[in-house]
Amino acid sequence: MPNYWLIKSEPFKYGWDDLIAEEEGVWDGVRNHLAKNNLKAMEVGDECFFYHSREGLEIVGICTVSVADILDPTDETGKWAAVKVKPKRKFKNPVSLKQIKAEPKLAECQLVKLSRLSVAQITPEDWQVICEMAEG
DNA sequence: GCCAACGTTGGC
DNA sequence: GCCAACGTTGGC
Repeated sequence: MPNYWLIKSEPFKYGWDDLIAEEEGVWDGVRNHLAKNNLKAMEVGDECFFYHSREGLEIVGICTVSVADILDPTDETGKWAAVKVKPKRKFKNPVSLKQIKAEPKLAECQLVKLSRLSVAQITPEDWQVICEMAEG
């Protein structure tokens, strides 16, 4: 069973459409230790919600980890990690932060609790709930 | 554009 | 090792 994650990106910097255009994107730029730990725990085949932060504020689709635990190419110190992801599918109905906050089942998830964390863990239960909101 | 939350840095 | 000051992120 794959692990589930949520990765944030600012759409004006690197959005879902950019990932589609590239077919495989390097997800880098993490400078937070908890986020880095999450990144390093990712394995090939894990699934990630792709969330648009600052603008949009919604989960727009699902991507799959294609390469795990590489060095962040934007980091000169070599201390930070990155992964490569491939788009899997776009949600029919993107799930907004508002909807997530309005759903009691999701009140404890890292996305809500730790709003500044750019790589969050998602439990299988929460994954299911969000998928149903997007596609159910 | 503002501000709250959080992480990091540096003086002591 | 504590904590105030500062910088950054991200929701509003």
